[in-house]
Amino acid sequence: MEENDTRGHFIQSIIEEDLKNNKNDGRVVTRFPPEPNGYLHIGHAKSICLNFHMAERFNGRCNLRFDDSNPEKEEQKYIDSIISNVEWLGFDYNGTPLFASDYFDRLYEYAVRLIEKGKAYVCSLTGEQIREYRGTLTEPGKDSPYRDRTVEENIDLFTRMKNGEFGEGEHCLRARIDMASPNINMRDPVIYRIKKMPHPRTGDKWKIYPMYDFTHCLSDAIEGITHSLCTLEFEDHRPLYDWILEELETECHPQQIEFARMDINFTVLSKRKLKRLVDEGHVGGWDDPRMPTLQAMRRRGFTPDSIKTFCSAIGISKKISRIDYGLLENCLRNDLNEKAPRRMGVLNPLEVEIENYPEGESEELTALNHPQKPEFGERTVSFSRRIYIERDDFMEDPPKKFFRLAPGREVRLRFAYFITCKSVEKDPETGEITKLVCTYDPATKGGDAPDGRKVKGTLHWVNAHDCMEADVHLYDRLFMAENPEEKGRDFTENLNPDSLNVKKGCKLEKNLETAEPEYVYQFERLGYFCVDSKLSGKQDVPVFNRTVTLRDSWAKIQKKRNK
RNA sequence: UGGGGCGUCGUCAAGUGGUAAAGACACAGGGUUUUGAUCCCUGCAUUCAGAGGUUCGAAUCCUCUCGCCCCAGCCA
Repeated sequence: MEENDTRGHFIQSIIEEDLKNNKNDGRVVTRFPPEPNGYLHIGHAKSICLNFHMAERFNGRCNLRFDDSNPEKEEQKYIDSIISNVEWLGFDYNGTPLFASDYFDRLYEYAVRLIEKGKAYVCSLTGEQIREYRGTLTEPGKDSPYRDRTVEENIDLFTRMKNGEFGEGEHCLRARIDMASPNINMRDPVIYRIKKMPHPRTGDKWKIYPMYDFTHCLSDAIEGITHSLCTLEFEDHRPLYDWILEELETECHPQQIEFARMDINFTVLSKRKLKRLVDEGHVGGWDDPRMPTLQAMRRRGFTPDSIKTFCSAIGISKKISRIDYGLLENCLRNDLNEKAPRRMGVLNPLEVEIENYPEGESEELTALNHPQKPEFGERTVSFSRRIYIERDDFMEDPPKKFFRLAPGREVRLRFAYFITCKSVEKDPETGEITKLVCTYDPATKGGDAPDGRKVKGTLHWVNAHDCMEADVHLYDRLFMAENPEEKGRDFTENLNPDSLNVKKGCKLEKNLETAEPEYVYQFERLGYFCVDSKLSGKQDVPVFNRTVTLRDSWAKIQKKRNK
């Protein structure tokens, strides 16, 4: 990991070069600037990790600053959620979150200064006219008839805009740059608009609000940001970013650097599409464990470390990328394999009666909490005449490479005994297997045979007399197509109908009764699971989420055979 | 057809003129194993979108071509 880190990416190289040249007196200050108009997803995590890691690596700092200049879309609940996500990931944003709205007074002063310099004017064209005057991608725009208003007139109008004397859309403040610029962002962009709407933080103090291009660069400058990292679509805005700071001669002039945002296959990562999934009821909400939002991933059992590792594994570049969902899973499994204590649970129970085990008796067996880590300690699991095993672990007529239980075969019950299947009981109506009758070898207690005989398979199991009932939610990828929007189809047409599979009547070892929400266990041979934090205590039986499966080479073999 | 970007293995991604083009994931094979998990080996780009050129030497420099992405909100 560390070695991977030292290799670095182009942004890191730029910062290192700046440091070498003592560009900002050796300071590195970055920021993560979300607009509180939605919930954060894994795509945002890439930006969060980048900004915080660069600050961390170079002994700088990283601010969490809300870009809250459009009260029409922003809400307190998003602010709260974003703060909690960043904290969950474990990043330190200097104690307190910052807000662009805290700078509204200074931003206003800057706007006035721009007017005084003759570099901004109040335009009274309608929205539609502004669009017409802007020209097109291939044709230059033309000057607004209001472009040459006097400074006095502009100041008067702008003041009255601020005082709420005009209606929305009647006037706006524009930077006076170049209507013929090949870069449309430079064609006298609007920098202030009238919006008679209360703001979540400034209430009804303001009737005018600054636009992104004006707010962002100045907020960066005010905070002394050295490297302003953003996504590729803002590349065209950089000349405007620089123009504003130059005209206003700010003490600090951060360097904007753009990188590519990511996509992940089999899912979608845009607020708009995610919102549709919620609004149209395809998922249970923004925190549905199938969603790629941070709150959903947390609920599902993802660890902050797995997300951070993922973000550094995908790298930073300017190439549009579609990352394998498998990579995310790999990072998750790697982390969970280290951290998750082992338990046993049976999802599709099949009863096994051990006919030579004394009726009415039971015993406690010792089980390791982690096969490679003795420091995880041990626990006891109880064993008796009746147990449950996984239905998939038995086949009446097994194929060649099936190592599990079958008539006449002997297997090991993990941490318990060798058992041999003697007979199979079936429902006479349906033919469904209802019970297996087996014998056990008392000499194999703990799982080793004193005579040295080997068995090929080891099965997980639970004591039928002493286990807990639970519902388990199994998740699969949300979409069936790598690119949910492929072939020009609406992405909702590619939804995976089996992305949620609710298993009722699962049997788990009793030790799981004390499991805390979001604390992930490995159910041996099955995968990683945690108690659902939202449903916890709201149903008669606990609900476990399957965070991710284990790698399953048996499933792979089967898949191949079926092809 | 204007402007701004991007093109290195199936997917990400190092590489910034000098002998053999990192690494990760995926994939394939083998070993260990009381999880068909983990772990450990091995293999996996004579080639860097394509074509020319400069050079003793190019993925790296030059020219042209092709492909893909972004921009015409009083959104961010």
